[in-house]
Amino acid sequence: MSDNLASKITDSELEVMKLLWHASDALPVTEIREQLQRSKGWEPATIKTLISRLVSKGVVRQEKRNVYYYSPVISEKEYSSWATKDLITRIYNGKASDLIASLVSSNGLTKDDIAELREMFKVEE
Amino acid sequence: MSDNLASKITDSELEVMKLLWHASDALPVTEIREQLQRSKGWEPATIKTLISRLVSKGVVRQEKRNVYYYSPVISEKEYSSWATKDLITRIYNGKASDLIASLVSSNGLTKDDIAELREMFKVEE
DNA sequence: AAAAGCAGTTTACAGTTGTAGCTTAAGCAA
DNA sequence: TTGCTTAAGCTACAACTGTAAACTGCTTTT
Repeated sequence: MSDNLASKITDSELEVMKLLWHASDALPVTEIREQLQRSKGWEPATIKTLISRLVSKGVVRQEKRNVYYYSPVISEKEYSSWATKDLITRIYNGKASDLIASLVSSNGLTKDDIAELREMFKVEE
Repeated sequence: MSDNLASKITDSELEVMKLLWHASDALPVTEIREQLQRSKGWEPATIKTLISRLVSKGVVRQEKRNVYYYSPVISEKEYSSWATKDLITRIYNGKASDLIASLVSSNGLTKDDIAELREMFKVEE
């Protein structure tokens, strides 16, 4: 995913992306609207603006059926790993382990997190 | 660190913060300017604007001597752990271990990182 | 067919950010 | 002291963001 695409997903737009990511299929504006209106209290116009911007940015695709259906061009995984690497670049001098060290030292990890991580980094074989 | 402070440090401003964080003491504008002019190619006016904004935001303190000296109010560690938690909240549903899992699965970790992490999460005692 | 409703498009508007110039006042050099 | 240099403060301005209204044309209802 190029820097040009992901870097431009703003906070509000991200809410729309999340919805699309969690949908199993392309969604018409009606459904997007219904959910975001409830969860975010946004006006229909606002939601339409956000969708349009995402389409211009190339991260959401629209297909014309009776009415437009929208689906994400980039996956949630792609986006989040991009965002994570971006954070590491910007504030941890590119060292991923510094990020994790920071999490550890700032108590950013729950007991469960730590248990999972022990599992994850257990020396296997 | 309140949300109001850290969330408002922008990318450009962050460059100024980094400089102040790495300085052992408060710095006069001249020194800040000299370094950022070289490393970033920014005009003096730009640098002054960024410093002023950081002061308004309360993340940089100024003390009047002959001339103003600037120093960070929040530490780099505070900031980076805040930014990390913010990322986890925004895109990993609050689960720190999901962030790390994402790093692992997207090959965001070098061999060295992994070695360090094994060490870090080794079951001790 | 006339009216109503709504998808899609265009326009709006204030706040933030990146980037920088202009003005004013004070210290230093001549 | 008289002007030059520059710190500090104020102003600028376009792009991006959050938020939304207005308009336009098609579909559906009466």
